[in-house]
Amino acid sequence: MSETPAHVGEILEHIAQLLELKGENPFKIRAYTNAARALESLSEPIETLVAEGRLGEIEGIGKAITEKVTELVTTGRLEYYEELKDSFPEGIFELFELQGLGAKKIKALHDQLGVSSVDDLERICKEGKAAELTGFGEKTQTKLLKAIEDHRKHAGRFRINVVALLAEQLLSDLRAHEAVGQISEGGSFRRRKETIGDLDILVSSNRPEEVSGFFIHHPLVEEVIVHGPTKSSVRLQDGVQCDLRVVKPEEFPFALVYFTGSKEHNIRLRSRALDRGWSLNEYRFTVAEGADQPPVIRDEKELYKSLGLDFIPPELREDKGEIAAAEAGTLPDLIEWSNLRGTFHCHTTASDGKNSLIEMARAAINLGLEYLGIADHSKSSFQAHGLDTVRLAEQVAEIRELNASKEFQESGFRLFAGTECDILKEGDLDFSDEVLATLDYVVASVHSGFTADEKTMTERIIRAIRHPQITMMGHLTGRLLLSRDAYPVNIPAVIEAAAETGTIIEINASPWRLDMDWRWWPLAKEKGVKCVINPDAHTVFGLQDLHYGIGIARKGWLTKADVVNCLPLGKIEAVLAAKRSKQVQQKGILNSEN
DNA sequence: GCCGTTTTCGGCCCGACTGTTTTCAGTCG
Repeated sequence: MSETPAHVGEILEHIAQLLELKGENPFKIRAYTNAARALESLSEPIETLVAEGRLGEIEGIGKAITEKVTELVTTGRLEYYEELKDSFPEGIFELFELQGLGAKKIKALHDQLGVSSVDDLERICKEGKAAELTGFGEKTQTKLLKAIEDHRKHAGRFRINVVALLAEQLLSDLRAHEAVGQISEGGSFRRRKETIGDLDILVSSNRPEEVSGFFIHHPLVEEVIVHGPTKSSVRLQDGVQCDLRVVKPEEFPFALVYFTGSKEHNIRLRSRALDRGWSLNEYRFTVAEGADQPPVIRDEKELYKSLGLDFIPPELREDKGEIAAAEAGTLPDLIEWSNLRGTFHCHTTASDGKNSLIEMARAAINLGLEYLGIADHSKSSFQAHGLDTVRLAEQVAEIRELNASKEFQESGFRLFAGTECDILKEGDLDFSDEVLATLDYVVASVHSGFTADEKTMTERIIRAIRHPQITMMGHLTGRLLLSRDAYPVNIPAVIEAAAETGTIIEINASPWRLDMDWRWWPLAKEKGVKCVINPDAHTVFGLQDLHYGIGIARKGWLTKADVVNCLPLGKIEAVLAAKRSKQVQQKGILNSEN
């Protein structure tokens, strides 16, 4: 049985939770949590690491956990875990997801009232029994019932577009308040994670109560969870939790770093501070006796500088090597919105889009883009009204006509003709080579047969990637965030194949996808694979999703040199044609040798 | 359980808020 790293990580997380219930040493518990996280970000198959005995090289994984992971990966089972699990019911894990409920309270509920699931807890609370436990009371019981309701309603995370809309409104209203000095978003939203747990907002003010009061009475607020002078939490529309912190102006840079996170990044910063004899918290440096005085810190950049580091953009603050790079002065010059010149993979009313060709083109012009690639679905995606050969030819003709039109000629804008070509069951393509050759480029995507196993799916995708007409690989894993899991696919193997063949891999910028995942881009970049940021837009508004794609590219350490659609007209054409001409050249060489 | 220019023992981030307490434990980020 094969164990994916995520699965191994999940088991380590569960071990940590069970150890907590047993009241184990908190540092031992943390060791398991840290190890789980370390495994999440592996850039090669865990089986390889186990087979080559290199698990122990990963920071946070020592002798004991190496043995356990090895047992798990090689036998598909971990005796230690099975034994631990036997002392608690299966449903206990779900209880950890309830807000306000931690290991201590779960243990009390389990030991004294036999609570072993969320359903049990709901019954116990409704019967009024939870309030009778020591350490519990009426309020706790009411809060637990509310937490259960919230948990069922919206499992806790949100797609970035949902949070972005709320953030924009709240930040702009708070910014207009006269007691507000500096203001910024923080947390995973500022780091542009693919999904967001809650929205963090940080404000500097000398009148914190006024700001907090304004905040909890904002029209977007549906419920106040906690409300203090400097820290408040509310539930917004759509169920998004939003935390506001108010600090003094001189504390703002410290607080901004602290509340942007990630937690792991912050721990590294604290340890660097300690090396200099300074203790770093969310407000200031505290200087140890005999240590040098830290410089005055006016912004984040100066804070990083004081720790011997270049400024680290929020998207990189994930403890994935950014500290070392900042120390060495080798942080990449990350791609920015203004670098984008065009994009590919957009839909029109010809397939399942909601806007016409010309409407999409004009929206792209309004965004300041020089070119737009149209990639409507191919015929096998009949649910999306995919184009057959005839309709595709008509669309290509229409695109050529528009390009020759006075409007386009004068504005210097250009449409590229493409397709989002289905990768069929065996890795065959949905159009013949002759048809594909009439297009400027081809996006290849999987839209069916998601239940195949990893080996089959990987072979299927790699076969498509090896096809000379495939320019770029669309939404590699097919995931729909918070809704549908990725189909299984060996991503390092696909990256390898893309590197060999010169196939571009897409960052699908739709907030539902954000696929290929940012964690894989450093590997792809190392292998020389180029990226294309595509909105997969089905409406003119969908083009705006490119902003999320930029965030993900930045999280993946990508620069404008790594992203092909930063190239202007005049240069992008050669990139689209490169793979085909390489094949033609190779064929030519072969022919001349014959 | 992990880790090591304080290195094989003794650390491991720490402050705000809540609720049940009467001085603090639990949870969260």
